[in-house]
Amino acid sequence: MTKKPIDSDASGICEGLLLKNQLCFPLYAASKEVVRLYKPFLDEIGLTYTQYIAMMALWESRALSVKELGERLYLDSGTLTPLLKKMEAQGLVLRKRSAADERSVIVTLTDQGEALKQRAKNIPANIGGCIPLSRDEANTLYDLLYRVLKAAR
Amino acid sequence: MTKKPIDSDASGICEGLLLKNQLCFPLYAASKEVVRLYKPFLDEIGLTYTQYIAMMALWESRALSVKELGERLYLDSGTLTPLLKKMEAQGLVLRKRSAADERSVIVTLTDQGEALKQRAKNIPANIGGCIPLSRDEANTLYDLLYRVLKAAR
DNA sequence: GATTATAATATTGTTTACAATCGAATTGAA
DNA sequence: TTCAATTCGATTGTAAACAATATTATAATC
Repeated sequence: MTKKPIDSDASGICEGLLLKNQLCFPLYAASKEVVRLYKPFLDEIGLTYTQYIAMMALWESRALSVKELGERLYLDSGTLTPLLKKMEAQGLVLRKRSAADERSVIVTLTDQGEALKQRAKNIPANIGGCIPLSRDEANTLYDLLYRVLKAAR
Repeated sequence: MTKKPIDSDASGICEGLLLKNQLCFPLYAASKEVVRLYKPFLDEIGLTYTQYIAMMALWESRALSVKELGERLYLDSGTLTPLLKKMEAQGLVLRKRSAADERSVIVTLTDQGEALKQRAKNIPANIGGCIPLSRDEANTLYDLLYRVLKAAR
């Protein structure tokens, strides 16, 4: 008997390569679509999605270095530096070299940045209303996503 | 009694705005990290992640219009047109105006594009090995992601 | 058939995102 | 201490991603 591997010819169906069999694809697509859901709400307060998650980190911890922000948001300085410069130009944050370590830049909220929190307060609930998952399902999804995230890191 | 809404002051903690309470954030971060997992494998065959999912759609359906491709991948012409032009320059696909309807552009695989499937064949299994979820968990995640995706659309 | 509306791509402009590299500051080791 | 290694951020270059608009082709309406 000749060895005949499955899918050995280039034109054959290969189950593993069907889009509908990928876990990565709904992850990628759902991420983009959910970010799009935020857009009308974020437009109202003048933030992009990436700026919004940066603001959330800062609302929680008034001062963070670029490095700490990058660790929390899974973003590097190539993304954060121009992002934070724009936010500084908008008057939301201040960037200042640390006195203790001149290599690091400390990002802090301005009063205006702090105040924006009030206008953002209802966004999570508004988005939640667009996503038809029960609390249990949302928790399950949350846990599975964090497991994937930590494994992929 | 005076009405006293929770989190009414700008500096107070607002549970809803904590990064760790967002479902969108692990979705966004996990998506990026998983795409990053693909990079070493995709580098070997000269594709980006977006090109890879476009190729998967084409491996499955030899010819697709830009519109159909966009519907399957959740991408618009502003993303696809330059992407497909690059893939055409690489010799992976052909773009041709439809004879039946001159408005639409039909994308087809070249022999080289078809042949690339062989070299991509093991990527899904390799990635699967990096994601520590049981089959049941992966299925659960898959279903929840598709529900979010379809609701957000 | 002329006019209007709609549909499918393409283009433009803006914002992310990240790899790779650089420069300056700090740390470590000899 | 002095030189090497590391760290942090900024910069550069490339590739998405998408809104808004433009362009051309088809469909619909009169």
